[in-house]
Amino acid sequence: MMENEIIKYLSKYIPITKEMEEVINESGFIKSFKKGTILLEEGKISNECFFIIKGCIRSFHIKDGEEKTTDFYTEEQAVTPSVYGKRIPSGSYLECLEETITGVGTPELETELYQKFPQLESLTRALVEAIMAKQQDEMDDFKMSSPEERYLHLLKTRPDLMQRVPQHQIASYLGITPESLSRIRKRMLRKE
Amino acid sequence: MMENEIIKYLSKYIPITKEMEEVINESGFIKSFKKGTILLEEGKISNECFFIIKGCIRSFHIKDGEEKTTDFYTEEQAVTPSVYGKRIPSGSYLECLEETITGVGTPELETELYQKFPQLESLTRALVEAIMAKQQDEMDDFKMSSPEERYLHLLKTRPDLMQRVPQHQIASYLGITPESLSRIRKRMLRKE
DNA sequence: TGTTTTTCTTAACTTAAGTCAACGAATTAG
DNA sequence: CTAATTCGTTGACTTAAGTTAAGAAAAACA
Repeated sequence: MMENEIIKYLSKYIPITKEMEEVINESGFIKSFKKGTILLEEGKISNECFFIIKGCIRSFHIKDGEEKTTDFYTEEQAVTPSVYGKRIPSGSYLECLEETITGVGTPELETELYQKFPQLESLTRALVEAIMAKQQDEMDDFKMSSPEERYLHLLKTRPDLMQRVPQHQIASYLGITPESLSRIRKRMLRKE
Repeated sequence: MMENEIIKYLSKYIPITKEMEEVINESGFIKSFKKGTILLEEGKISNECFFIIKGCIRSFHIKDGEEKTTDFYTEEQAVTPSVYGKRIPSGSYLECLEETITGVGTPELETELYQKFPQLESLTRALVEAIMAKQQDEMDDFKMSSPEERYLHLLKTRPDLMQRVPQHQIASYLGITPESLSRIRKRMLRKE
């Protein structure tokens, strides 16, 4: 049932055979975390990646004593720290903003799966390529936009976030201060 | 000789067998473009990706009639448009800023290679995962930095760019106007 | 070589974001 | 349920970026 969410997600990117489905269902283990749980800390080694079935995870850095939010992940999104599976300590944090249910992956599990079912490599490659293309587009958009445009874009593409995430974390995510976001919102009300 | 640059690059990410080396050498074809060549235009379908052996490629969008530079690629970097191999028209341009020599890849070539040598999938997967992790870090850095910090970061990480690329394209890449970049440079001189 | 075009800088002015401080509103915790 | 904390907004002021315009320097071109 819950595992099928993962299959549903994967099949968006590539056709899934019955065989693959079985393997994934048997191997992927599900974990639940309560609100506020820190899944990864600065300085720690990252040996887990997550697939969100239900809930919300925030990634942030601490710079000059300030939390800088860099991403929000919600249902059907994969959360892979950039140092996942490497011997490099993490530069960022992962925090559950809500009660969150995830599929959890480890390098060992991955290795095992790839050995058993080499076809999975194609799937993952296609998947990762697709995610990367999307990330590239988002990066370009971010670079080309003003804070106000970025806010409007977020409203359109992820309206749910505005309801479930504190405003000051949204501001940080947009690269501005909470005060600036407040003013942008006020400015927009006056014009419409 | 030139092909070996590609092997050299790939071997940074994963061990390369003799067999793979042969395949790559035989199949990868090399093309040379003169300065100013447009490799991809907005609205066109992208069926080529590039590996730069020598030279420099810029990717940009046109927004409100203005060129917005989103990336510079130089020696030993792979240039893969986000719509490469898809039926979606490109939203961006690719331009050679110098005489540029590249290895050129196509979806057909890729398919052929993966069929002949399934092991190549592992390599590509590892490669793409590594590139994605790097991109993620860059994205986070960009989000967390002020224009001035982004400029300092660029000076440290890619000092060569400052010599080979026009200043106003650098400014656009940093998300600011050429005038602002001028002022940042002046400000920095006064303080040091 | 001399000329055109592009590139970079400067200045004056406008606009928006950062900062500091304060104050209710909402949320959390005991 | 109340106290304490966190959160969002507002105002006054500072700082930096956008805009417009002009001119000098450098590069491309013919």
